[in-house]
Amino acid sequence: MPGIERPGPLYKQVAAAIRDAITSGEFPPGSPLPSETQLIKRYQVSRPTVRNAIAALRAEGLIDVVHGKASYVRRRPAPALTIERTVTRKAGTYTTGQTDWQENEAPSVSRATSTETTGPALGLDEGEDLFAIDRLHTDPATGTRILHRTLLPLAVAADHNELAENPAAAPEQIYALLATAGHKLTWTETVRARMPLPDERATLELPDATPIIETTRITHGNDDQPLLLEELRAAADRAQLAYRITADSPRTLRAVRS
Amino acid sequence: MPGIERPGPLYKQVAAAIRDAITSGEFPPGSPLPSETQLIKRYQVSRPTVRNAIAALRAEGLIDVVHGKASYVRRRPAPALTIERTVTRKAGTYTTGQTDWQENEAPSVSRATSTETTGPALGLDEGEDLFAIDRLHTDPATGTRILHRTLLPLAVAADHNELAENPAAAPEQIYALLATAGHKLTWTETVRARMPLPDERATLELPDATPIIETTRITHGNDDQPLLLEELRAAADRAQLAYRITADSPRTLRAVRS
DNA sequence: AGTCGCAACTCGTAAGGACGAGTGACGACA
DNA sequence: TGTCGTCACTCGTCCTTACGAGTTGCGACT
Repeated sequence: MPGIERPGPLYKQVAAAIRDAITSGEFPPGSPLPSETQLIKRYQVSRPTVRNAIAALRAEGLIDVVHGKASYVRRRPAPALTIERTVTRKAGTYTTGQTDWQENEAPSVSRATSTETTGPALGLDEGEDLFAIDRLHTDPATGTRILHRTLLPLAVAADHNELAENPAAAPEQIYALLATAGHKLTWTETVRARMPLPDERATLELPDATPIIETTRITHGNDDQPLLLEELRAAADRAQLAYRITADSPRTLRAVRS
Repeated sequence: MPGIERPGPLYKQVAAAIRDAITSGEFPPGSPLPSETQLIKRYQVSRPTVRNAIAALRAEGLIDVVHGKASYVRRRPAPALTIERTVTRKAGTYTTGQTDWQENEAPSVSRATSTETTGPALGLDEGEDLFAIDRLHTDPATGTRILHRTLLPLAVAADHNELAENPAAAPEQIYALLATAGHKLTWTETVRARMPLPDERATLELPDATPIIETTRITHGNDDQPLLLEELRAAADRAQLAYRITADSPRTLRAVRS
Protein backbone atom coordinates (compact mmCIF):
# COMPACT_ATOMS: atom_id res chain seq x y z
CA MET A 1 0.00 0.00 0.00
CA PRO A 2 2.60 2.61 0.85
CA GLY A 3 2.87 4.99 -2.06
CA ILE A 4 6.03 5.04 -4.13
CA GLU A 5 7.15 8.33 -5.54
CA ARG A 6 8.45 9.31 -8.93
CA PRO A 7 12.15 9.90 -8.80
CA GLY A 8 14.81 7.39 -9.65
CA PRO A 9 14.82 3.69 -10.51
CA LEU A 10 11.93 1.62 -9.23
CA TYR A 11 14.07 -0.84 -7.32
CA LYS A 12 15.76 1.99 -5.43
CA GLN A 13 12.39 3.39 -4.48
CA VAL A 14 11.38 -0.03 -3.21
CA ALA A 15 14.68 -0.39 -1.36
CA ALA A 16 14.20 3.03 0.21
CA ALA A 17 10.63 2.16 1.19
CA ILE A 18 11.76 -1.04 2.87
CA ARG A 19 14.65 0.77 4.53
CA ASP A 20 12.25 3.35 5.88
CA ALA A 21 9.93 0.62 7.11
CA ILE A 22 12.87 -0.89 8.95
CA THR A 23 14.13 2.32 10.54
CA SER A 24 10.59 3.37 11.41
CA GLY A 25 10.27 0.24 13.51
CA GLU A 26 7.74 -1.61 11.37
CA PHE A 27 10.33 -4.35 10.98
CA PRO A 28 12.50 -4.36 14.11
CA PRO A 29 15.93 -6.01 14.17
CA GLY A 30 15.71 -9.77 14.07
CA SER A 31 12.23 -9.82 12.57
CA PRO A 32 11.52 -11.23 9.11
CA LEU A 33 10.60 -9.04 6.17
CA PRO A 34 7.50 -9.91 4.14
CA SER A 35 8.16 -12.61 1.57
CA GLU A 36 9.06 -11.67 -1.97
CA THR A 37 5.52 -12.53 -3.06
CA GLN A 38 4.07 -10.20 -0.47
CA LEU A 39 6.47 -7.40 -1.40
CA ILE A 40 5.45 -7.80 -5.05
CA LYS A 41 1.82 -7.26 -4.07
CA ARG A 42 2.61 -4.48 -1.62
CA TYR A 43 4.63 -2.37 -4.04
CA GLN A 44 3.05 -3.57 -7.30
CA VAL A 45 6.36 -4.43 -8.97
CA SER A 46 7.82 -7.53 -10.54
CA ARG A 47 9.88 -10.11 -8.75
CA PRO A 48 13.22 -9.07 -10.28
CA THR A 49 12.59 -5.55 -9.04
CA VAL A 50 11.88 -6.77 -5.52
CA ARG A 51 14.94 -8.97 -5.56
CA ASN A 52 17.05 -6.11 -6.87
CA ALA A 53 15.86 -3.95 -3.98
CA ILE A 54 16.63 -6.72 -1.52
CA ALA A 55 20.09 -7.16 -3.04
CA ALA A 56 20.74 -3.46 -2.43
CA LEU A 57 19.78 -3.78 1.24
CA ARG A 58 22.00 -6.83 1.56
CA ALA A 59 24.95 -4.93 0.16
CA GLU A 60 24.32 -2.30 2.82
CA GLY A 61 24.46 -4.97 5.49
CA LEU A 62 20.95 -4.11 6.60
CA ILE A 63 19.36 -7.54 6.15
CA ASP A 64 20.31 -11.20 6.05
CA VAL A 65 18.53 -13.55 3.66
CA VAL A 66 18.01 -17.18 4.53
CA HIS A 67 17.22 -19.60 1.75
CA GLY A 68 13.89 -21.34 2.24
CA LYS A 69 12.83 -19.04 5.06
CA ALA A 70 12.87 -15.25 4.81
CA SER A 71 14.92 -12.05 4.95
CA TYR A 72 15.69 -10.85 8.44
CA VAL A 73 16.57 -7.39 9.65
CA ARG A 74 20.14 -7.63 10.84
CA ARG A 75 20.88 -6.91 14.47
CA ARG A 76 23.75 -4.44 14.60
CA PRO A 77 25.34 -5.02 17.97
CA ALA A 78 28.56 -3.27 18.81
CA PRO A 79 31.56 -5.51 18.16
CA ALA A 80 31.56 -8.04 20.96
CA LEU A 81 35.32 -8.42 21.08
CA THR A 82 37.66 -5.57 21.92
CA ILE A 83 41.23 -6.38 21.01
CA GLU A 84 43.56 -4.35 23.18
CA ARG A 85 46.61 -3.40 21.19
CA THR A 86 48.86 -2.68 24.09
CA VAL A 87 52.13 -4.04 25.30
CA THR A 88 52.88 -4.54 28.96
CA ARG A 89 56.29 -5.27 30.41
CA LYS A 90 56.72 -6.80 33.80
CA ALA A 91 59.98 -8.14 35.09
CA GLY A 92 61.39 -8.76 31.65
CA THR A 93 58.38 -10.60 30.23
CA TYR A 94 55.99 -9.03 27.78
CA THR A 95 52.22 -9.35 27.62
CA THR A 96 49.85 -8.15 24.92
CA GLY A 97 46.13 -7.61 25.16
CA GLN A 98 45.46 -11.09 23.81
CA THR A 99 45.97 -13.41 26.72
CA ASP A 100 43.32 -16.10 26.48
CA TRP A 101 43.11 -16.81 22.78
CA GLN A 102 42.92 -20.40 21.67
CA GLU A 103 45.20 -21.55 18.90
CA ASN A 104 43.18 -23.74 16.58
CA GLU A 105 46.21 -25.48 15.10
CA ALA A 106 49.93 -25.37 15.45
CA PRO A 107 51.39 -22.24 13.86
CA SER A 108 52.26 -22.83 10.22
CA VAL A 109 55.76 -21.68 9.42
CA SER A 110 56.75 -20.95 5.85
CA ARG A 111 59.44 -19.10 4.00
CA ALA A 112 58.68 -15.95 2.07
CA THR A 113 60.48 -13.06 0.47
CA SER A 114 59.85 -9.41 1.13
CA THR A 115 57.40 -7.76 -1.23
CA GLU A 116 56.63 -4.28 -2.39
CA THR A 117 54.39 -3.83 0.64
CA THR A 118 56.11 -5.69 3.43
CA GLY A 119 59.65 -4.86 2.37
CA PRO A 120 59.78 -1.11 3.03
CA ALA A 121 57.93 -1.52 6.32
CA LEU A 122 60.70 -3.80 7.52
CA GLY A 123 63.44 -1.71 5.98
CA LEU A 124 64.26 -4.42 3.48
CA ASP A 125 64.82 -4.45 -0.23
CA GLU A 126 62.51 -6.53 -2.34
CA GLY A 127 63.27 -10.23 -2.41
CA GLU A 128 64.94 -10.66 0.99
CA ASP A 129 64.18 -13.82 2.96
CA LEU A 130 61.62 -13.95 5.73
CA PHE A 131 59.93 -16.41 8.02
CA ALA A 132 56.15 -16.20 7.77
CA ILE A 133 54.28 -17.66 10.72
CA ASP A 134 50.51 -17.97 10.36
CA ARG A 135 48.12 -18.56 13.21
CA LEU A 136 44.36 -18.86 13.47
CA HIS A 137 43.09 -17.77 16.87
CA THR A 138 39.66 -18.01 18.43
CA ASP A 139 38.49 -15.80 21.23
CA PRO A 140 36.83 -18.20 23.65
CA ALA A 141 34.36 -15.68 25.05
CA THR A 142 32.84 -14.66 21.71
CA GLY A 143 33.98 -17.35 19.27
CA THR A 144 35.51 -14.69 17.07
CA ARG A 145 38.26 -15.88 14.78
CA ILE A 146 41.41 -13.87 14.29
CA LEU A 147 44.06 -14.40 11.64
CA HIS A 148 47.55 -13.59 12.81
CA ARG A 149 50.68 -13.50 10.68
CA THR A 150 54.20 -12.80 11.81
CA LEU A 151 56.94 -11.80 9.37
CA LEU A 152 60.41 -12.30 10.77
CA PRO A 153 63.38 -11.38 8.57
CA LEU A 154 65.89 -14.19 8.35
CA ALA A 155 68.59 -11.64 9.05
CA VAL A 156 66.96 -10.83 12.39
CA ALA A 157 66.38 -14.44 13.33
CA ALA A 158 70.01 -15.25 12.57
CA ASP A 159 71.11 -12.76 15.22
CA HIS A 160 69.30 -14.69 17.95
CA ASN A 161 69.91 -18.38 18.43
CA GLU A 162 66.57 -19.14 20.03
CA LEU A 163 64.78 -17.48 17.12
CA ALA A 164 66.67 -19.31 14.42
CA GLU A 165 65.82 -22.58 16.15
CA ASN A 166 62.19 -21.71 16.83
CA PRO A 167 60.84 -18.97 14.56
CA ALA A 168 57.30 -19.93 15.60
CA ALA A 169 57.77 -18.50 19.07
CA ALA A 170 54.94 -16.34 20.34
CA PRO A 171 55.43 -12.65 19.52
CA GLU A 172 55.64 -11.81 23.20
CA GLN A 173 58.53 -14.24 23.52
CA ILE A 174 60.21 -12.67 20.53
CA TYR A 175 59.84 -9.29 22.20
CA ALA A 176 61.52 -10.65 25.32
CA LEU A 177 64.32 -12.20 23.28
CA LEU A 178 65.01 -8.98 21.45
CA ALA A 179 64.90 -7.01 24.67
CA THR A 180 67.37 -9.28 26.45
CA ALA A 181 69.61 -8.91 23.40
CA GLY A 182 69.83 -5.22 24.27
CA HIS A 183 67.07 -3.70 22.17
CA LYS A 184 64.85 -1.01 23.57
CA LEU A 185 61.56 -1.82 21.90
CA THR A 186 58.84 0.47 20.54
CA TRP A 187 55.98 -0.34 18.23
CA THR A 188 54.07 1.41 15.49
CA GLU A 189 50.78 0.15 14.25
CA THR A 190 48.55 1.02 11.30
CA VAL A 191 44.90 0.07 10.93
CA ARG A 192 43.05 -0.46 7.69
CA ALA A 193 39.72 -1.92 6.61
CA ARG A 194 38.64 -3.54 3.37
CA MET A 195 36.27 -6.07 1.91
CA PRO A 196 37.44 -9.66 2.39
CA LEU A 197 38.86 -11.88 -0.30
CA PRO A 198 36.78 -15.01 -0.96
CA ASP A 199 39.01 -17.24 1.16
CA GLU A 200 38.93 -14.78 4.06
CA ARG A 201 35.13 -14.77 3.86
CA ALA A 202 35.26 -18.51 4.42
CA THR A 203 37.85 -18.83 7.19
CA LEU A 204 36.51 -15.86 9.17
CA GLU A 205 32.89 -16.95 8.61
CA LEU A 206 31.88 -13.52 7.41
CA PRO A 207 28.26 -12.54 6.72
CA ASP A 208 27.34 -10.42 3.69
CA ALA A 209 28.64 -6.90 3.48
CA THR A 210 31.01 -7.30 6.39
CA PRO A 211 34.46 -5.73 6.11
CA ILE A 212 37.71 -6.95 7.55
CA ILE A 213 39.62 -4.85 10.03
CA GLU A 214 43.34 -5.29 9.59
CA THR A 215 46.27 -4.01 11.54
CA THR A 216 50.02 -4.09 10.99
CA ARG A 217 52.33 -3.81 13.96
CA ILE A 218 56.00 -3.20 13.53
CA THR A 219 58.44 -3.82 16.34
CA HIS A 220 61.31 -1.34 16.36
CA GLY A 221 64.56 -1.89 18.17
CA ASN A 222 67.40 0.48 18.86
CA ASP A 223 67.67 3.42 16.45
CA ASP A 224 64.12 2.69 15.31
CA GLN A 225 65.39 -0.31 13.41
CA PRO A 226 62.41 -2.44 12.27
CA LEU A 227 62.77 -6.01 13.48
CA LEU A 228 59.41 -7.74 13.27
CA LEU A 229 56.09 -7.33 11.48
CA GLU A 230 52.77 -8.68 12.72
CA GLU A 231 49.46 -8.61 10.90
CA LEU A 232 46.05 -9.16 12.45
CA ARG A 233 42.80 -9.67 10.56
CA ALA A 234 39.31 -10.04 12.03
CA ALA A 235 35.66 -9.61 11.10
CA ALA A 236 34.72 -5.98 11.64
CA ASP A 237 31.24 -6.83 12.89
CA ARG A 238 32.69 -8.79 15.80
CA ALA A 239 35.99 -7.19 16.64
CA GLN A 240 37.27 -3.70 17.31
CA LEU A 241 40.74 -2.53 18.25
CA ALA A 242 41.64 -0.48 21.29
CA TYR A 243 44.68 1.76 21.84
CA ARG A 244 46.00 3.88 24.62
CA ILE A 245 47.53 7.23 23.78
CA THR A 246 49.71 9.42 25.96
CA ALA A 247 50.99 12.88 25.17
CA ASP A 248 54.46 12.69 23.78
CA SER A 249 57.16 15.09 22.76
CA PRO A 250 57.47 15.72 19.02
CA ARG A 251 58.66 12.76 16.96
CA THR A 252 57.83 11.23 13.64
CA LEU A 253 55.85 8.11 13.08
CA ARG A 254 56.60 5.82 10.22
CA ALA A 255 53.71 5.06 7.85
CA VAL A 256 53.11 1.47 6.89
CA ARG A 257 51.57 0.22 3.69
CA SER A 258 50.05 -3.12 2.93
CA MET B 1 36.40 -20.21 -24.75
CA PRO B 2 37.68 -21.01 -21.24
CA GLY B 3 35.91 -24.08 -20.00
CA ILE B 4 33.48 -23.81 -17.11
CA GLU B 5 33.24 -26.70 -14.69
CA ARG B 6 30.28 -28.38 -13.14
CA PRO B 7 29.98 -27.41 -9.50
CA GLY B 8 27.84 -24.65 -8.13
CA PRO B 9 25.66 -21.94 -9.66
CA LEU B 10 26.52 -20.81 -13.15
CA TYR B 11 27.00 -17.17 -12.24
CA LYS B 12 29.49 -18.08 -9.53
CA GLN B 13 31.44 -20.14 -12.01
CA VAL B 14 31.49 -17.17 -14.37
CA ALA B 15 32.49 -14.85 -11.54
CA ALA B 16 35.29 -17.21 -10.55
CA ALA B 17 36.46 -17.45 -14.16
CA ILE B 18 36.60 -13.68 -14.48
CA ARG B 19 38.30 -13.38 -11.11
CA ASP B 20 40.90 -15.88 -12.23
CA ALA B 21 41.39 -14.00 -15.47
CA ILE B 22 42.01 -10.86 -13.44
CA THR B 23 44.44 -12.37 -10.96
CA SER B 24 46.23 -14.24 -13.75
CA GLY B 25 46.98 -10.92 -15.38
CA GLU B 26 44.77 -11.25 -18.44
CA PHE B 27 42.94 -8.14 -17.24
CA PRO B 28 45.42 -6.01 -15.30
CA PRO B 29 44.28 -3.30 -12.87
CA GLY B 30 42.80 -0.32 -14.66
CA SER B 31 41.99 -2.23 -17.80
CA PRO B 32 38.43 -2.78 -19.02
CA LEU B 33 36.74 -6.15 -18.90
CA PRO B 34 35.09 -7.46 -22.07
CA SER B 35 31.61 -6.06 -22.60
CA GLU B 36 28.59 -7.95 -21.34
CA THR B 37 27.87 -9.06 -24.89
CA GLN B 38 31.35 -10.46 -25.27
CA LEU B 39 31.16 -12.22 -21.92
CA ILE B 40 27.87 -13.79 -23.00
CA LYS B 41 29.58 -15.24 -26.06
CA ARG B 42 32.72 -16.19 -24.19
CA TYR B 43 30.97 -18.16 -21.47
CA GLN B 44 27.81 -19.13 -23.38
CA VAL B 45 25.42 -17.82 -20.75
CA SER B 46 22.57 -15.33 -20.69
CA ARG B 47 22.90 -11.67 -19.90
CA PRO B 48 21.35 -11.88 -16.39
CA THR B 49 23.89 -14.54 -15.52
CA VAL B 50 26.76 -12.37 -16.71
CA ARG B 51 25.37 -9.39 -14.82
CA ASN B 52 24.92 -11.50 -11.71
CA ALA B 53 28.56 -12.54 -11.91
CA ILE B 54 29.63 -8.94 -12.40
CA ALA B 55 27.50 -7.89 -9.42
CA ALA B 56 29.36 -10.44 -7.29
CA LEU B 57 32.72 -9.03 -8.32
CA ARG B 58 31.47 -5.52 -7.59
CA ALA B 59 30.44 -6.54 -4.11
CA GLU B 60 33.96 -7.84 -3.59
CA GLY B 61 35.35 -4.48 -4.60
CA LEU B 62 37.27 -6.09 -7.43
CA ILE B 63 35.84 -4.05 -10.31
CA ASP B 64 34.18 -0.71 -10.98
CA VAL B 65 31.41 -0.46 -13.56
CA VAL B 66 30.89 2.70 -15.60
CA HIS B 67 27.55 3.21 -17.27
CA GLY B 68 27.90 3.56 -21.03
CA LYS B 69 31.51 2.46 -21.04
CA ALA B 70 32.75 -0.74 -19.43
CA SER B 71 33.76 -2.53 -16.23
CA TYR B 72 37.26 -1.79 -15.06
CA VAL B 73 39.53 -3.80 -12.82
CA ARG B 74 39.93 -1.73 -9.70
CA ARG B 75 43.38 -0.54 -8.75
CA ARG B 76 43.96 -1.40 -5.12
CA PRO B 77 46.55 1.09 -3.93
CA ALA B 78 47.41 1.24 -0.30
CA PRO B 79 45.44 3.96 1.48
CA ALA B 80 47.01 7.22 0.39
CA LEU B 81 46.35 9.03 3.65
CA THR B 82 47.80 7.92 6.95
CA ILE B 83 46.09 9.57 9.86
CA GLU B 84 48.44 9.67 12.81
CA ARG B 85 46.48 9.22 15.99
CA THR B 86 49.02 10.70 18.32
CA VAL B 87 49.05 13.59 20.71
CA THR B 88 52.06 15.81 21.16
CA ARG B 89 52.51 18.32 23.95
CA LYS B 90 54.95 21.16 23.69
CA ALA B 91 55.05 24.07 26.04
CA GLY B 92 51.45 23.65 27.11
CA THR B 93 49.96 23.44 23.63
CA TYR B 94 48.74 20.19 22.12
CA THR B 95 49.12 18.96 18.57
CA THR B 96 47.52 15.96 16.95
CA GLY B 97 48.54 14.17 13.78
CA GLN B 98 46.11 16.22 11.75
CA THR B 99 47.76 19.54 11.18
CA ASP B 100 46.98 20.65 7.65
CA TRP B 101 43.37 19.62 7.20
CA GLN B 102 41.04 22.06 5.55
CA GLU B 103 37.70 22.70 7.15
CA ASN B 104 35.09 22.79 4.43
CA GLU B 105 32.57 24.77 6.45
CA ALA B 106 32.30 26.24 9.88
CA PRO B 107 31.81 23.55 12.52
CA SER B 108 28.14 22.85 13.09
CA VAL B 109 27.26 22.92 16.77
CA SER B 110 24.13 21.20 18.00
CA ARG B 111 22.72 19.93 21.25
CA ALA B 112 22.29 16.25 21.87
CA THR B 113 21.65 13.88 24.72
CA SER B 114 23.74 10.91 25.67
CA THR B 115 22.60 7.64 24.17
CA GLU B 116 23.02 3.99 24.92
CA THR B 117 26.32 4.01 23.03
CA THR B 118 27.86 7.38 23.82
CA GLY B 119 26.63 7.59 27.39
CA PRO B 120 28.63 4.82 29.04
CA ALA B 121 31.78 5.83 27.17
CA LEU B 122 31.53 9.27 28.75
CA GLY B 123 30.48 7.94 32.12
CA LEU B 124 27.03 9.45 31.76
CA ASP B 125 23.55 8.15 32.28
CA GLU B 126 21.22 8.09 29.34
CA GLY B 127 19.61 11.41 28.47
CA GLU B 128 22.26 13.83 29.78
CA ASP B 129 22.99 16.96 27.75
CA LEU B 130 25.88 17.24 25.34
CA PHE B 131 27.31 19.57 22.78
CA ALA B 132 27.80 17.85 19.41
CA ILE B 133 30.24 19.58 17.09
CA ASP B 134 30.41 18.24 13.53
CA ARG B 135 33.19 19.00 11.09
CA LEU B 136 33.93 17.92 7.55
CA HIS B 137 37.65 17.97 6.84
CA THR B 138 39.54 17.50 3.59
CA ASP B 139 43.14 16.40 3.43
CA PRO B 140 44.72 18.75 0.91
CA ALA B 141 47.35 16.30 -0.30
CA THR B 142 44.95 13.50 -1.22
CA GLY B 143 41.51 15.14 -1.31
CA THR B 144 40.27 12.60 1.23
CA ARG B 145 37.26 13.68 3.23
CA ILE B 146 37.08 13.02 6.95
CA LEU B 147 34.03 13.35 9.16
CA HIS B 148 34.81 14.52 12.67
CA ARG B 149 32.39 14.73 15.55
CA THR B 150 33.09 15.99 19.05
CA LEU B 151 30.80 15.19 21.96
CA LEU B 152 31.29 17.52 24.90
CA PRO B 153 29.15 16.98 27.99
CA LEU B 154 27.46 20.17 29.12
CA ALA B 155 28.61 19.37 32.61
CA VAL B 156 32.24 19.48 31.45
CA ALA B 157 31.81 22.64 29.41
CA ALA B 158 30.22 24.35 32.39
CA ASP B 159 33.40 23.84 34.41
CA HIS B 160 35.43 25.87 31.94
CA ASN B 161 34.36 29.35 30.95
CA GLU B 162 36.06 29.36 27.57
CA LEU B 163 34.35 26.10 26.64
CA ALA B 164 30.89 27.21 27.63
CA GLU B 165 31.36 30.29 25.48
CA ASN B 166 32.93 28.49 22.55
CA PRO B 167 32.12 24.76 22.48
CA ALA B 168 33.31 24.63 18.85
CA ALA B 169 36.93 25.08 19.85
CA ALA B 170 39.36 22.74 18.16
CA PRO B 171 39.93 19.53 20.14
CA GLU B 172 43.57 20.46 20.67
CA GLN B 173 42.47 23.71 22.28
CA ILE B 174 40.06 21.82 24.49
CA TYR B 175 42.93 19.56 25.55
CA ALA B 176 44.97 22.63 26.47
CA LEU B 177 42.05 24.13 28.40
CA LEU B 178 41.49 20.96 30.37
CA ALA B 179 45.20 20.65 31.08
CA THR B 180 45.53 24.19 32.37
CA ALA B 181 42.54 23.48 34.60
CA GLY B 182 44.68 20.88 36.32
CA HIS B 183 43.82 17.69 34.46
CA LYS B 184 46.50 15.19 33.57
CA LEU B 185 45.22 13.93 30.25
CA THR B 186 45.31 10.44 28.75
CA TRP B 187 43.38 9.05 25.81
CA THR B 188 41.87 5.74 24.83
CA GLU B 189 40.84 5.02 21.32
CA THR B 190 38.86 2.22 19.67
CA VAL B 191 38.78 1.47 15.97
CA ARG B 192 35.93 -0.16 14.08
CA ALA B 193 34.94 -0.68 10.46
CA ARG B 194 31.54 -1.11 8.84
CA MET B 195 29.66 -0.55 5.63
CA PRO B 196 28.52 3.05 5.19
CA LEU B 197 24.98 4.31 5.58
CA PRO B 198 23.55 5.79 2.39
CA ASP B 199 24.23 9.37 3.47
CA GLU B 200 27.82 8.53 4.39
CA ARG B 201 28.29 6.99 0.96
CA ALA B 202 27.36 10.35 -0.51
CA THR B 203 29.31 12.77 1.69
CA LEU B 204 32.45 10.65 1.70
CA GLU B 205 32.14 9.92 -2.05
CA LEU B 206 32.54 6.21 -1.52
CA PRO B 207 32.89 3.72 -4.38
CA ASP B 208 31.11 0.37 -4.29
CA ALA B 209 32.06 -2.13 -1.63
CA THR B 210 34.15 0.33 0.32
CA PRO B 211 33.91 0.24 4.10
CA ILE B 212 34.22 3.08 6.54
CA ILE B 213 36.96 3.12 9.13
CA GLU B 214 35.78 4.72 12.32
CA THR B 215 37.55 5.59 15.51
CA THR B 216 36.37 6.85 18.88
CA ARG B 217 38.79 8.76 21.08
CA ILE B 218 38.02 9.47 24.68
CA THR B 219 39.93 12.08 26.62
CA HIS B 220 40.40 11.14 30.25
CA GLY B 221 41.28 13.59 32.97
CA ASN B 222 42.34 12.98 36.55
CA ASP B 223 41.22 9.66 38.02
CA ASP B 224 40.51 8.45 34.48
CA GLN B 225 37.42 10.61 34.40
CA PRO B 226 36.08 10.75 30.83
CA LEU B 227 35.77 14.34 29.65
CA LEU B 228 35.47 14.40 25.89
CA LEU B 229 34.56 12.05 23.04
CA GLU B 230 35.73 12.42 19.45
CA GLU B 231 34.66 10.34 16.47
CA LEU B 232 36.43 10.15 13.15
CA ARG B 233 35.05 8.53 9.99
CA ALA B 234 36.82 8.12 6.66
CA ALA B 235 36.77 5.98 3.53
CA ALA B 236 38.80 2.85 4.20
CA ASP B 237 40.19 2.76 0.67
CA ARG B 238 41.83 6.14 1.14
CA ALA B 239 42.67 6.42 4.80
CA GLN B 240 44.40 4.31 7.42
CA LEU B 241 45.12 5.05 11.05
CA ALA B 242 48.52 4.98 12.69
CA TYR B 243 49.36 4.53 16.38
CA ARG B 244 52.48 4.42 18.45
CA ILE B 245 52.74 1.91 21.25
CA THR B 246 55.18 1.84 24.12
CA ALA B 247 55.57 -0.87 26.72
CA ASP B 248 53.66 0.05 29.82
CA SER B 249 53.20 -1.34 33.26
CA PRO B 250 49.98 -3.29 33.83
CA ARG B 251 46.79 -1.27 33.70
CA THR B 252 43.33 -1.73 32.32
CA LEU B 253 41.98 -0.12 29.22
CA ARG B 254 38.36 0.86 29.02
CA ALA B 255 36.44 -0.57 26.06
CA VAL B 256 34.28 1.79 24.07
CA ARG B 257 31.18 0.88 22.16
CA SER B 258 29.43 2.76 19.37
C1' DA C 1 37.09 23.29 -41.70
C1' DG C 2 34.05 23.18 -38.08
C1' DT C 3 29.83 21.75 -35.88
C1' DC C 4 26.15 19.10 -34.88
C1' DG C 5 23.29 15.09 -34.90
C1' DC C 6 22.64 10.45 -35.46
C1' DA C 7 24.08 5.58 -34.99
C1' DA C 8 26.16 2.11 -32.58
C1' DC C 9 28.11 0.76 -28.90
C1' DT C 10 28.14 0.47 -23.75
C1' DC C 11 25.62 -0.64 -19.04
C1' DG C 12 20.90 0.04 -16.37
C1' DT C 13 16.17 -1.04 -15.53
C1' DA C 14 12.06 -3.79 -15.85
C1' DA C 15 8.88 -7.54 -16.96
C1' DG C 16 7.63 -12.37 -17.50
C1' DG C 17 8.23 -17.33 -17.13
C1' DA C 18 10.17 -21.69 -15.53
C1' DC C 19 12.34 -24.69 -12.52
C1' DG C 20 15.63 -25.98 -8.56
C1' DA C 21 16.52 -26.15 -3.63
C1' DG C 22 15.91 -25.48 1.39
C1' DT C 23 12.41 -25.45 5.33
C1' DG C 24 8.67 -26.76 8.11
C1' DA C 25 4.29 -28.66 9.14
C1' DC C 26 0.92 -31.90 8.52
C1' DG C 27 -0.85 -36.36 7.95
C1' DA C 28 -0.60 -41.15 6.65
C1' DC C 29 1.42 -45.14 7.62
C1' DA C 30 3.91 -48.63 10.35
C1' DT D 1 3.60 -43.52 19.45
C1' DG D 2 6.93 -42.65 16.24
C1' DT D 3 8.70 -42.19 11.65
C1' DC D 4 8.69 -40.67 7.19
C1' DG D 5 6.92 -38.77 2.96
C1' DT D 6 4.39 -35.25 0.76
C1' DC D 7 3.08 -30.55 0.14
C1' DA D 8 3.18 -25.77 0.45
C1' DC D 9 5.83 -22.21 1.30
C1' DT D 10 10.22 -19.81 1.12
C1' DC D 11 14.41 -17.92 -1.63
C1' DG D 12 17.92 -19.19 -5.65
C1' DT D 13 19.02 -19.67 -10.38
C1' DC D 14 18.42 -18.96 -15.27
C1' DC D 15 16.32 -17.82 -19.43
C1' DT D 16 14.05 -14.40 -23.09
C1' DT D 17 12.59 -9.94 -24.30
C1' DA D 18 12.29 -5.00 -24.28
C1' DC D 19 13.48 -0.46 -23.67
C1' DG D 20 16.03 3.52 -21.19
C1' DA D 21 20.31 6.05 -20.61
C1' DG D 22 25.22 7.35 -20.98
C1' DT D 23 29.37 7.53 -24.29
C1' DT D 24 31.79 7.82 -28.40
C1' DG D 25 32.86 8.34 -33.09
C1' DC D 26 31.58 8.94 -37.67
C1' DG D 27 29.58 11.48 -41.21
C1' DA D 28 26.65 14.87 -43.19
C1' DC D 29 25.54 19.36 -43.34
C1' DT D 30 26.71 24.16 -42.85
